[in-house]
Amino acid sequence: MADKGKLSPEAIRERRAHEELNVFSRLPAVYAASRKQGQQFLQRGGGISIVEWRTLWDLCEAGPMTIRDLAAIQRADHSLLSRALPDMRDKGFVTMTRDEADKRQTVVEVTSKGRAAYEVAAPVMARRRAALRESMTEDEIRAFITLLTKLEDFLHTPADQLLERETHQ
Amino acid sequence: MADKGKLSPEAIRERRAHEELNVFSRLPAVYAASRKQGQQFLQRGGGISIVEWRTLWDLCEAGPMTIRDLAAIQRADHSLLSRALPDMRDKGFVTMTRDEADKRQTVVEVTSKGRAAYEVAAPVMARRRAALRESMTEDEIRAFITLLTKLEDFLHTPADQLLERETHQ
DNA sequence: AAAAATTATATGACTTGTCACGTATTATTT
DNA sequence: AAATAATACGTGACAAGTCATATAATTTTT
Repeated sequence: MADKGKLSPEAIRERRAHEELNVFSRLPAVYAASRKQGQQFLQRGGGISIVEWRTLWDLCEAGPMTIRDLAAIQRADHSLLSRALPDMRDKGFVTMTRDEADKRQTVVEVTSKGRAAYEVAAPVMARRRAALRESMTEDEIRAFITLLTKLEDFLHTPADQLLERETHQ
Repeated sequence: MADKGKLSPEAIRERRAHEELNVFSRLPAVYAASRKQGQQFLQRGGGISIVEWRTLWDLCEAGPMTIRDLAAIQRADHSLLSRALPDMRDKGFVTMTRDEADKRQTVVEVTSKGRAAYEVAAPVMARRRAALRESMTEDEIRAFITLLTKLEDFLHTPADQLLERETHQ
């Protein structure tokens, strides 16, 4: 333990090295770096936001869908889409239509303007994915996805279940 | 392409499966799940926030340090710490003292109250890390960290550099 | 037919991240 | 000694995530 009131560069360096190996400590920065780089790419591909990009991509690839569908594909809370879509409609990128058969649902569809915005961003973002494949092999990416899925499953385990497990051991 | 205005469950399913293999698409949800689970654990370990937990852990393990030090260990922007620390001081968890030798710097130190809060949360969070090791082997975690570091390096590459590289190919 | 339960979306509020900028201080250069 | 550059931190503003709640609509149960 460092002396009271005294900085210890050695202890700080050790702490840093220790946290390098802590998955939970590493995720926030990796996610933030991904977001930042994604935003940089999109700035050069029409200036749309990451949520706008994801949504236009989903709609152009898979056709009209509900807010729930978008949330499921994007693995996000529906409120994120609920909030983003009216602005996208105001920008002329999408239409939002109440489903006649089930008035609880809103069907979101891309417009020609939205498709145009997608076409500007798509090659830039494709370049990003290609660049990742130049940096990491297909096997590495596949291994990473496998481990990421395993981690995600673990992270979806409620804290109580994990804490209770120890109690019973 | 789906018929205009028509939902296509098949296309949506395919889209979902496709994005399962996209690293950039997967990260936000994994990070959000990690944060959520971390908050759940902390709720059962004294009720402190994730940033508070990280900071108390850093200070208890490595002793007093500057805001820059904390930011470096946590791989976060200094403003995140700059914002969190006054509240932690107000809660009595830390002291913030201007460095006599360099008045630009603030030295942050844990108090006995902060250490007590750390002692409540620490075993709960240790349990979380142990639970991860029950879920993933040491080799898997090590492999994941290695790939995460590789990905992080890639993500720190500016977009211009990656876009320019293609231009010159 | 009516009541209860479930589902879909919108919105309030919050957390956690960042970038940009300003101020104060120290270090370096002239 | 003075000017310039660099560094540390505080703050404004914003993006992207979530949880909780309310309202409306549909489905299920009684």
